[in-house]
Amino acid sequence: MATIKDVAKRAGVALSTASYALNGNQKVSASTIEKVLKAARELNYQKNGFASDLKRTKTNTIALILSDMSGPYFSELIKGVQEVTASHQYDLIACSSLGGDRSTATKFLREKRVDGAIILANNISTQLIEESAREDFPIVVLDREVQNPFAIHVKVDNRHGAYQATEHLIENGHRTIGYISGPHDSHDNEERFKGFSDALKDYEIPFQSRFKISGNFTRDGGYRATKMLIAQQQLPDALFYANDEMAIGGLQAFSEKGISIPDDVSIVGFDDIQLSEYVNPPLTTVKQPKYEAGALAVHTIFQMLAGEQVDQSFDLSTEFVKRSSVRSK
Amino acid sequence: MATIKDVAKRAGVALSTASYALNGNQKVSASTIEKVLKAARELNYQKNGFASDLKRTKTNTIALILSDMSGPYFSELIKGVQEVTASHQYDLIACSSLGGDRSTATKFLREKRVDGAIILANNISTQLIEESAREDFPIVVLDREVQNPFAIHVKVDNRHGAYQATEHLIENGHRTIGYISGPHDSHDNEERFKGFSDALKDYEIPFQSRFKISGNFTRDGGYRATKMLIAQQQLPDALFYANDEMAIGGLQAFSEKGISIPDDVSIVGFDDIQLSEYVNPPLTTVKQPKYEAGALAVHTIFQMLAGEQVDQSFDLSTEFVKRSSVRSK
DNA sequence: CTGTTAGCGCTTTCAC
DNA sequence: GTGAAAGCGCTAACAG
Repeated sequence: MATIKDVAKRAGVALSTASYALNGNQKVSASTIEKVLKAARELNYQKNGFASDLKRTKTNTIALILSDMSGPYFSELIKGVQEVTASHQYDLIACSSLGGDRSTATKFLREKRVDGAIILANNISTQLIEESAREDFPIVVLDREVQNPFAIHVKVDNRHGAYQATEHLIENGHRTIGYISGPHDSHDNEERFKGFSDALKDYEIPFQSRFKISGNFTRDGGYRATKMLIAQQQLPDALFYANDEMAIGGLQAFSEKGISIPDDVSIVGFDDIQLSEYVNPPLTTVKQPKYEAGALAVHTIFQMLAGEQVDQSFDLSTEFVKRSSVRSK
Repeated sequence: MATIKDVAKRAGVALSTASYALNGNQKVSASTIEKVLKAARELNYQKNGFASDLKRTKTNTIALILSDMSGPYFSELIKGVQEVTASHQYDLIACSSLGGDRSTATKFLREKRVDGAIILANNISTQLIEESAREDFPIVVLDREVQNPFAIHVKVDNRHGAYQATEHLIENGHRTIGYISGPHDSHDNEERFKGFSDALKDYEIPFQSRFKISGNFTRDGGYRATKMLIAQQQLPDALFYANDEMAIGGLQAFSEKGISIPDDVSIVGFDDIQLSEYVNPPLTTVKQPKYEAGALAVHTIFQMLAGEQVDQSFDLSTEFVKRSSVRSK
């Protein structure tokens, strides 16, 4: 593999000259540049990015760490992150934290391979994040709070969103309401459950714990949880699914058993993923400002990189989206 | 920022000893390892990944380059890639080629930052790929053929898939059939159009070029192309959308104008993205083996990395998925 | 403009 | 086991 040294030799110039030429430094004459470029082409030279990063100590790259890159939920978030990153002439790489604290993602957290990171991955431990964030390595976390001045928190108001959705259910006459939950280690899930519980409490509606089933935030989990509920023979009036994916899984389970939504059971979801608008019936849900969250996260990273003071935490609000999966009073 | 040197000093050992201890080399006594680890913890040491990669000349990482990370189409592909990569203990990073040959992606292609790459991005030039692939940097390209022995091609049979879908339209009595195309530089689009044309030819049906409109593979593009067609006042019997996203955009355009699918116009798509099953009416389309393509691509990369001989090209077949967007005869 | 040179932080011989 | 020392390939300060 050809190095810059080989290029310099072939072009008959000094090492530094070759480096300057290759990097477009003005000190070099056009003819020299041409010579160097030609030599590089002939040798099929490819620069070793690590070596130059090592020298520069800056990578111009930020990492986006997601618990599952292939989830539909992340699309819009990525878009927000991507656009702002590009507009700052930075590079973006995404990686999955599949495998938790033993995943690829940790390589980016533990070893200084990027200038900053945005994390939305419940399977990365808070401890790891706290250990990693530092002045020259700012982190924005999207799903929890972290005790480290260089780990900023951009959160959406899960609690209020869940409260609104639950209230909507109550106002439409539903009294026994179940909750299909996400993973127990998910802070988002916890907050949503709190909002849900708050609403129930405020309206003095008792919550029956047998109507709380875990669905793990996946479509399949929602499907299975719903099946289980159906098997219990005694369905609640309404179901709050902690995310849309699970609600869509639930929709399928109901449809297979001939149970009609919303005539027999009303359901609401959370997130407002793209599909939700298209399922039958269209899903009433709580919209998260995913694009905005992504954009704000990167923006914050850049501010911190520039040494500016930023708030420790940002709050984004949700929006209730009424469609047709809740029976009107 | 603490370096390994600082750690060694604090632990009172030599630089190399610290390195060995940190990397779990057996030469070091347990007590020494403990000492070093303690010092590292105290200094909040984080290793510089670049420096070690530079030394090792291997990154254990492969890159997945996509024209748009946020597209729904890529989800399953990513899943396939991800799982196989992880099973080989390799890391995976994804990056977008938004910006074409000037994007982040090129950094990974031009500078040796990863051990191999998988590309599905029509906006990356064939030339760049040809220049980049080499023995120690294998590339798998998913959407075109490339003249370089180290750039392998995993392709799905777009042509045959499109042929089948078109045939289905013809067999159900449709005679004037339009084609909503993807970007002109997309090889996939080209192949699909060929399959489409082949079918028309075989059944001796003329193709009217005014019924070929570009929709750029995006939902919005499909929407606009369809609007344009509607404005022309003279709709064809059926429309072949070169991908599902555009077809879904088209569905919306038709619905806004009160044109019924499939009663007034029949449509077929291509890809079989998740949404296609849920739209109204469910979209008849051609399913691509996305997961398999991703898995095969990584698998091939690993074979090449291991120095094994591999075929220059692999073919995966498509599957026709009949749903309800085509009027039966 | 060009060439010499000193590292960036780490791994890894090789001698002790 | 341990420590000194030689670079990996590149950039950039410095002196011509």
